[in-house]
Amino acid sequence: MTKKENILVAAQELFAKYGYAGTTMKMISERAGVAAGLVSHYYGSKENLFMVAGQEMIDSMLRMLRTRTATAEDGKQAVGLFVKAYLDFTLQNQATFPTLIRCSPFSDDNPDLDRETIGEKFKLLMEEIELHLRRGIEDGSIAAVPVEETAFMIYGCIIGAVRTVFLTPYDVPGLYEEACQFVMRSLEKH
Amino acid sequence: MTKKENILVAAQELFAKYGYAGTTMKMISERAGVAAGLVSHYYGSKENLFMVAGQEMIDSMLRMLRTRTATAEDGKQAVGLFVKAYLDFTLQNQATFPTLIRCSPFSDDNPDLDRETIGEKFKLLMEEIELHLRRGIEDGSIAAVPVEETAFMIYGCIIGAVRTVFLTPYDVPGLYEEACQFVMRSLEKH
Amino acid sequence: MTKKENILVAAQELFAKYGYAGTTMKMISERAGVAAGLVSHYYGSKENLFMVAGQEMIDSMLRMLRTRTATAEDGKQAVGLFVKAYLDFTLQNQATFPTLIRCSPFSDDNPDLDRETIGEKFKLLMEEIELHLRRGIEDGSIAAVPVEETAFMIYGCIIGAVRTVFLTPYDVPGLYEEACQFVMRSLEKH
Amino acid sequence: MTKKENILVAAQELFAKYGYAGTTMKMISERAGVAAGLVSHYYGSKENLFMVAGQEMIDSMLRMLRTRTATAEDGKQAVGLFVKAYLDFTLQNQATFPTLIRCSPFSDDNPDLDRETIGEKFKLLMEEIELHLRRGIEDGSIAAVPVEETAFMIYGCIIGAVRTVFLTPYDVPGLYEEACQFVMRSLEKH
DNA sequence: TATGAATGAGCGTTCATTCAT
DNA sequence: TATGAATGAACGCTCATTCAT
Repeated sequence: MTKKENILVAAQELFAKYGYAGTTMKMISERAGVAAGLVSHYYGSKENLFMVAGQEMIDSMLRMLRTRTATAEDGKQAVGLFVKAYLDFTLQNQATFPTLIRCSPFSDDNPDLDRETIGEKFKLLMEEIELHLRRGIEDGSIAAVPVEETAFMIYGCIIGAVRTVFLTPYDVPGLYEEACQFVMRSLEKH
Repeated sequence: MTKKENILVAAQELFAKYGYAGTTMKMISERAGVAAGLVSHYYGSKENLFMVAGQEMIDSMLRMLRTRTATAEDGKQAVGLFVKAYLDFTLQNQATFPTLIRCSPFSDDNPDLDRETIGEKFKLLMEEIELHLRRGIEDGSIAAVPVEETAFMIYGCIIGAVRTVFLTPYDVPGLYEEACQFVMRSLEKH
Repeated sequence: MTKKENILVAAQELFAKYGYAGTTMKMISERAGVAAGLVSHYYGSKENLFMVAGQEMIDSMLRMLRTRTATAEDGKQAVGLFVKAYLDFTLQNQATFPTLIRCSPFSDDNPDLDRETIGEKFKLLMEEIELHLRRGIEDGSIAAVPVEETAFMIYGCIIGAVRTVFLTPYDVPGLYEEACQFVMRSLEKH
Repeated sequence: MTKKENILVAAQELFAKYGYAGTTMKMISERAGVAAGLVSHYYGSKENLFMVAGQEMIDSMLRMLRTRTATAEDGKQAVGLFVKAYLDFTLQNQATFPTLIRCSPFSDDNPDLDRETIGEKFKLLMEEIELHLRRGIEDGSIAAVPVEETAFMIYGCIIGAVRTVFLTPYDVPGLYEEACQFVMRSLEKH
């Protein structure tokens, strides 16, 4: 790994653990094993590094989500696969995923940060869900729900489950399982 | 209003708008129209002021939620009233509600803050939902769902909707309406 | 005791324990059981209170020293009684004596404080020793030592012993006893 | 001189002149000709800088004292050389020596400071005196005095003389000379 | 005499960023 | 590419003192 990559990984881990304000450029340079000045040299500012760290994560997550939902046989199954894949991703990247939480437009961390670029990426996420919903409504596997609002609600469910697991002190084993079924139940036809 | 109360309201508004790190004691004292030292004098530290600001909000919200759900005729209706009342509260306190978001155990703002006391209050919230769910399962208005996990999922839905409205740049009119129905659908019997 | 006296005693105890900078007006008012403003009201400023606290102590010490040395039969015995009485006084006022240490011109606590008035009082102390020395040289009980310098050295010995006992972590039982004899030996004729 | 050394010297001079509380980090950075943040950067905290400043001084004093007493022909002469060398050191470092006074365990400056490390160094000083005393008692040049207590008294005499010269407004020419003789007289056999 | 709310200057410290090497 | 010494603005907080009551 190059020093530049070392810095990015160190940043993803530290922002995940200590938040934006709680992470200093010095902490990042130390964990990356480089001089203090190099972090600014490569990434310009702390804010920019934070955003690059988040973008890199959302990009690889989007790729994975598209792969995992490609095999779905109908819209409902696609939604199910999406939710499952998303939750899996958080568990496979436990040490760094909270950085994406803090970077997302749903974060309450630092309202001053310019989340525009990353906000567009999250919009793609939502549109992915909408795609699956429309397919499901057409192929009859999903009830006739309002597409945009329901996409937001599905993503909202994911947010709620992920935050419970990653941020709160509450221990709710089986929450991820139930999250999948909760979403599925809300799409069912009667 | 006393100066002490002025400070608390100013804090609730500023923490809501700029986050914990983005709000300075000086900003609070200026908005409250008092000398800088008085904020520390009354509330000890910035962290403590933040927690008091959050506690005051969760307390009044809990009172309101209990009143609003008291008239429910069955468990399902109680859950519906709960969600509706919660969302109404956020709209009636638009300028200050994000402080509660940042104070909650679901916040990603500052992982170092001691949210224990306020965490207990949020636990009560969850238990309130569980109560309604159990009632609904007993009286037959709600399907046989796992109580604890579903309570977390319902609160997770609320979190997702509230964060979308208060924190993201996305404009999704009718999201709150859909949130209620989304939750209701997931509780339906088949 | 009046509130004014309460304040003085509280000040003497707290300055003794925490030093000048380490003692706040609030601490004094709390220990005295009075409102914060009353301390300034009676004693003007913190510095002045500190000086008054010291003066009150040195006055009562001077009175005691004169009484205790009045019965001496010769100069040497007077010096011995002086040293003994001084050391006794420190032990009888353990909780407050360090305030006198910090107030004295030999203190290293705060070089900005105006110790003029209290400095005069300490000069009287030295002159008291000189008196006994002159008497001893005349009556033959003491060697022909230089009076002023020796007076300072005798007081210096007292300072050294008192500081060892009150300020350092060293435990030297019998130091006060030895201090008396050390001084006596240095005055002996050969 | 490096900026780091500049800071240490500036600190030694300012702590000497204004005491611990009376010296601010800003004063130190200004006298050293560096930015405010650099002082904390190199020395961590004000307290730590104070201790490092004192340690550096006591270390160089200890080295000098051992050199100067090495040539003594008997125990009594060694004690004499020790006292003389100590007093000389204070005069050769007039601008900085009071920092050592304030740093020592005999200081009344700030009872909260952790003087443990420097206290150990001062213990070595006392043990040095004890060494010379034992030698003197064995070789017959010194009377049979209690070693530990007498060592403390000798150091106490030094403290008294040094404080008179450095801290009080009193002018006693010849005090250092007399201090040497005062100590010597108290060790004499009869 | 007595209160305690209120002030505001000044403190030690942190940290993103710059820049000569 | 890489270093790390150096900057300086901004922070949270303390506390002697004032003053209306």
